[in-house]
Amino acid sequence: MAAKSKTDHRPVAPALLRWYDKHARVLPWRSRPGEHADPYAVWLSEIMLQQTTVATVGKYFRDFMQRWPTVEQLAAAPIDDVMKRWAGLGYYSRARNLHACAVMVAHDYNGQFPDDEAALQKLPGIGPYTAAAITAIAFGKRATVIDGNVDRVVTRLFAIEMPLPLSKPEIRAQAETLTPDKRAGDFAQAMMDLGATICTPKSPSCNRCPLTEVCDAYAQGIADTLPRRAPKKPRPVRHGACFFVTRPDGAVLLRKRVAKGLLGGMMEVPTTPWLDAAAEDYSEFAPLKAKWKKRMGLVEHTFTHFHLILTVFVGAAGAKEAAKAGGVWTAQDELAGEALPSLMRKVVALAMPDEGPLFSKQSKK
DNA sequence: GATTCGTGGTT
DNA sequence: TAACCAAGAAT
Repeated sequence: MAAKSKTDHRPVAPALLRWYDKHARVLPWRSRPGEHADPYAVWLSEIMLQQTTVATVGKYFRDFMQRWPTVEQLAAAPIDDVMKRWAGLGYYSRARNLHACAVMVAHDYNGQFPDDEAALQKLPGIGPYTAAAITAIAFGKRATVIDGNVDRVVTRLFAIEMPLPLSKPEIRAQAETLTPDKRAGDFAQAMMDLGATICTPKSPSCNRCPLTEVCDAYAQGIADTLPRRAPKKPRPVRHGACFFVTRPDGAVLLRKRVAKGLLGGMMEVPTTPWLDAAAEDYSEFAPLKAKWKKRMGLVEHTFTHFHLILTVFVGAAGAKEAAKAGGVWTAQDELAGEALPSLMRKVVALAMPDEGPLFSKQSKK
């Protein structure tokens, strides 16, 4: 049979909204029925939720909302404070864009987020998904919100067999036909809830799904095989070393990474370049002269596109030598509050194995 | 259009 | 346990 045409209107939204009214998840950033949505809270949560799970975002969202309850207060905060509070969430350019966006909204928009997709998308860190989500959820205007959940749900509803990301235009075209004029925000959140709890990637719970009557993939018995994806490239392994050095007063030497690129703007235990093979001798990269002792074991960390294996050296520097080193000497009891990404918390945990759960819980090895 | 950006939970 | 992948954006 022929594929459904783009004008095919299935009664998806009514059935899904009925399901949502009954089963909507209670989430920290989700306003209760009847309550006015706070565009600032919607925006903040959507930025945090980019490629990040609901469970992980929860405590970060509450911390940010308590510390900076309004966009003006966030805009007035030092960027380094924002980076510290973002540490561990990943994709650190989001934190820089978050602050830049807050400044623009506070200064150029009088503290009020614009309420249309085009204007929102001009702001740093706001792309097609986030602009649509804010438009629909915060302002109640019609917008088609497409995230990974929607990709999956729509692919199955219409049994789209073309693999992602080639099927993106088709998914968008079909999703546009589903978006209702009213309650577009609830509809978007319902699609995402459905994808997160029922229409899951591996073993979808079609027996509990409110949309089986209008789902092509279900009718064909292929829901669990969709969406197809282009094969992924292998993840290369890179190697390097870190130098954990203390001063006579116990302070530890940290450095700030350059603002752009991997872990941009975050702090680090001074590290060598990360190369394809482990080096015999890393001493040329040491931040200062010291008697370096290699820690037993390795720090391993998987990034999106490569796996990293780090050797950790520990050393003690004299006051005179320490004064010549570039970087920031940081008291040990302040390390946990620094803008250290998870990789560097693993390094600290290996270097200071007796320093308790603040860091040791970050490392499973 | 393809890459580059983190991290942790799930299967 | 290794693979998968999550409320994507920027370049």
